[in-house]
Amino acid sequence: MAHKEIGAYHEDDIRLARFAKALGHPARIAILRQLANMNCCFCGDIVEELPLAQATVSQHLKELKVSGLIQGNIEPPKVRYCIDPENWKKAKEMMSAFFNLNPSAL
Amino acid sequence: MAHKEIGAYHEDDIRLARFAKALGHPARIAILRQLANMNCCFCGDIVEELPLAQATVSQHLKELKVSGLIQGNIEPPKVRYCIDPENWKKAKEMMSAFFNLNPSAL
DNA sequence: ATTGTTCATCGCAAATATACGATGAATAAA
DNA sequence: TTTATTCATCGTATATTTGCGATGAACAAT
Repeated sequence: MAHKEIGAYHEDDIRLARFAKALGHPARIAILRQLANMNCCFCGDIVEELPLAQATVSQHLKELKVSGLIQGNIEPPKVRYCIDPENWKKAKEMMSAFFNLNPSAL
Repeated sequence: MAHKEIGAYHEDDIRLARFAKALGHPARIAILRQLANMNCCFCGDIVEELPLAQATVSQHLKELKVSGLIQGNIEPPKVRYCIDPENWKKAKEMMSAFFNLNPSAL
């Protein structure tokens, strides 16, 4: 029963987990894939691609924004969404570093 | 009413989302980091490293097993956990391919 | 047989996530 | 002004996740 420091996760583990969590739903993967392929697109374009109501898509977009992986620019009356290059790069690097910590066998 | 058609998503998006979701908690990141560093270790070793009760750690281990990222071998009275090299490699490749779909800017 | 160790599972509570319809805000066009 | 379009947010329902104590299963050592 040893000593557990409460709240004792490493900052990098928390950051990586946040990025991973944002990727943890197929709808959000699909959204990011679309944004990456098309560079940028409007919210409505995304709604058309997914089997979800507009409100639900908007919610997934919000989560992706909070995670930092995307950004949204208002171009009335639409909103243009793009991948956030800086955080995308950061997530990519952290994820890559994590998977390269390696089970000797690879 | 939560799930709509799961078939509406692409199989690869579902698989990647499942891996990502498994990584979506700092405790599970920490567990995987420890397993990767030490190659293999006992459940008890992991419990000592985390600020969580044994039951909770066991639950996180179960999720990681279900995701396929780790495997557990019984060596009475202990259980030795290791990263599953095959699925680890698969997750690594899928994640890498995903992040290399690219926002032109990188 | 009894005891101790290690770990999984059960049962429960609280917190989060997922989804949708309805509504609101902002803007353009008539 | 009125109408239509686009998107966010609110309210609500349900599902899933997270966490812990208690208990159980399997085994080793006495």
